[in-house]
Amino acid sequence: MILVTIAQASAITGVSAKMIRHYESIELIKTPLRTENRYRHYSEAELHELGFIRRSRDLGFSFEDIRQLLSLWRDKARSSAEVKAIALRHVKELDEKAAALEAMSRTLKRLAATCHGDDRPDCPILDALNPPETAAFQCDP
Amino acid sequence: MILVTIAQASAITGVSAKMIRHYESIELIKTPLRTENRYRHYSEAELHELGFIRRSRDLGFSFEDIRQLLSLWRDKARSSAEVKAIALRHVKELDEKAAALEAMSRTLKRLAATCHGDDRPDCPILDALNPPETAAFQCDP
DNA sequence: ATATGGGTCTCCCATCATGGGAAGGTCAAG
DNA sequence: CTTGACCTTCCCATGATGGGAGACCCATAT
Repeated sequence: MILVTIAQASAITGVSAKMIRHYESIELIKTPLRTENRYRHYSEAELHELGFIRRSRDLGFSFEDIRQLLSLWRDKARSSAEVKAIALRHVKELDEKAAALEAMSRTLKRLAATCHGDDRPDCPILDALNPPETAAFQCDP
Repeated sequence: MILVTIAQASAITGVSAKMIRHYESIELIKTPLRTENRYRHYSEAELHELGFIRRSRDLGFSFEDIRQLLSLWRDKARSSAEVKAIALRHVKELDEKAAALEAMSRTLKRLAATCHGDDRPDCPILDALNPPETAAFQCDP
């Protein structure tokens, strides 16, 4: 059985030692072996779990998603449909977030395109941020 | 001078009362008039600032950006170039974030496309999350 | 007058993923 | 035996937002 310290595990998996301890505290991974000096030591299987988590994070999965993915991964009798469902749900979230960011970007690009960008103070960007809409509350007689 | 309570200001500007107080605490806006019972009361100008902040948030600007935008907005001698620079820098950030999300989405879509999504356990998504790369640490003699 | 319901105040805590840093224990090499 | 590089736990911070407690304040209905 190969056992490595937390710094080595970090170097191997690309997960910071800080985060490895954190994953343990939120019970995403089990507490590893501790030597009598309380140092953590990780087995190859645990390194694989850490690598799994890092790649899942790279794909933007939340810890809750990862918790489920890990559980499916460990379960040899899983159905691939469950994994796919999680993945596709996440794809939907990613697409929605990307679309929201792009909508903001488009709006701003459009505003910036009509802004002189010189020494003069008038600016369509500021105008857009301050439409007279707020005046709606003004008492109409 | 029209003065409204914090709940009314919230309804008018679309900023929650919680957030209005928060903006005050981080000195994004000045402390409004307080009546002797310590209730906050907002003038029309302050409502416009709150609306300005909300629209800036809608476009994804950070509080630090908004701090600068507000200051430029108040400054009648501003140059539109400064506003435009902030906007374009933000556009770049938005585009980068969107591209990152899309890259994740693309990867996941590709993986999901090759996953049966049935009762069988084998799943290319899980395989991708667990490549044997981690084995790099295994002692070679 | 008083009870009731609703608005407001401040203060603390939670989120999500991550990192910084302090204070102290452990170990190997010089 | 010192030095430096690890390791431990614990607390705090980020950014934007919300929840909730406990204590006021006020207007309207009884």
